[in-house]
Amino acid sequence: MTLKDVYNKLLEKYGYQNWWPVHEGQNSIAEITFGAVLTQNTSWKNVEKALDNLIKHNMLDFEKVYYSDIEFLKELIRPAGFYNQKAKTLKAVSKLFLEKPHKDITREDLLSIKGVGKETADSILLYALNKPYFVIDAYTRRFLSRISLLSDKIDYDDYDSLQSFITQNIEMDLEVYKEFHALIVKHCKELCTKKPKCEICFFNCEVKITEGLKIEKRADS
DNA sequence: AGCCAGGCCAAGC
DNA sequence: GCTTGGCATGGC
Repeated sequence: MTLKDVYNKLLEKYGYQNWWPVHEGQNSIAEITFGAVLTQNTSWKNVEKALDNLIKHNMLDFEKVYYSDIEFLKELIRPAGFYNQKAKTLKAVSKLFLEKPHKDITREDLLSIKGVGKETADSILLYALNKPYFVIDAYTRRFLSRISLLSDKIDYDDYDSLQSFITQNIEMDLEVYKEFHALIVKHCKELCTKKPKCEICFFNCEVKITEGLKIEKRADS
């Protein structure tokens, strides 16, 4: 089974996820960028509340956020948690987007911002700026390590090596990158959960559940 | 009633 | 270098 087979199977089972943009008629680049920051270690439901607050106050906008009163900004994004640090990060990201033409914004530019790590940077690059960076997150690590599709030599905790391994084993295609990541998230919420539902999963992978909780590698294959 | 969510950073070994 | 704690809210 190739990575592309996995992608096709997920797509067949779950269909297109169409993550972004969420809100029609809004500044989708700002929405995606802010959403990527706000969702750090936070459920999307809470992010939605924060985004709704921003929309309500016409703040889905780099300039508005950059020049906003930070205490007010904190109040708006409060439901998304970690609001003290995220408010600063949103301002810093907005500054970058105001100062530099979007097409010239690089991964290094984003990573130099405090509060923006690799996953957030790659999410912004891929979904907001349409640049082919494959997003790695906790779900991707979990799913890919469980199906044991990649080389044994891969360190699933090393972001860069996992990312480059993936991009070397699937075609470079914006839509595939976007949809694949979204499908992995979907699958990890539905079946490949922390305590996986292998009995009803359509992948025959290397993981089985023993005694309800512990996960072990299968002896065979 | 904990535990967890689409991480990241800085301090402490 | 690697590990750990802090950051915060809301849903299940």
